[in-house]
Amino acid sequence: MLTPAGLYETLHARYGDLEWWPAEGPFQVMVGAVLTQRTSWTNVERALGNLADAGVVDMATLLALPIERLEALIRPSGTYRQKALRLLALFAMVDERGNGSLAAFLDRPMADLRHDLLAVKGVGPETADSIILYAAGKPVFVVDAYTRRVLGRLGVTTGGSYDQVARWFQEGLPEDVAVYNNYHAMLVELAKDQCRTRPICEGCPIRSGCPVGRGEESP
DNA sequence: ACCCAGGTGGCCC
DNA sequence: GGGCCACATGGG
Repeated sequence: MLTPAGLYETLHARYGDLEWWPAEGPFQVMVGAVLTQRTSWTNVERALGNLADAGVVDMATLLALPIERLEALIRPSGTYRQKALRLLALFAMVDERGNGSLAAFLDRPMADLRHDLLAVKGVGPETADSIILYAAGKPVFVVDAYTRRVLGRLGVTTGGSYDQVARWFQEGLPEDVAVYNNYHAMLVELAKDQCRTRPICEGCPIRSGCPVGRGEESP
């Protein structure tokens, strides 16, 4: 029976400590969390680069931008009109709740943070939890497409809701930011390594006899 | 010329 | 509560 802690140990033996989110600082993490919705990270990087080149490196500067300008800068990340609205809505809320300070907003209890983030149109559970873990540094398990892909192929949580998958991890692990951070990073590496191009069980460190490899594709 | 990518909200039943 | 759809660019 595969447990969250057991899977962690197996992955850690292969990948070690990764400490991962490819962005600099809370502001960029939050922008990236919105821009990466249904979008490859390479396209997000172009958009983040445009913003940095234009000097949009903090909340006040972003909020002062005309929406057309913001749209143009983030265009490479796709669905850019939606995302421009989502960024403005997100940071308007943060500005208000944090009295103009991003750090003050993030430095609050996790439950309050999550409640406020989920109230923003365009911020769902994954975006909220990415912000809580990688920008605020508070312990929540982030469930994304990579996580689902890997777990589905391991036959663990096929078809589970976001909260069900998150609970499966959190109930079997210490409530630790470094563990959640590294776990997510390792799942991404594993998914990139193997799941996309071939069955996870071919040379897979997790377990032998993966049903996917025998043609019993998981739903 | 397709198909996909670190989602989310709206609409329908 | 689940099943579909729009959103839109860039890369295989």
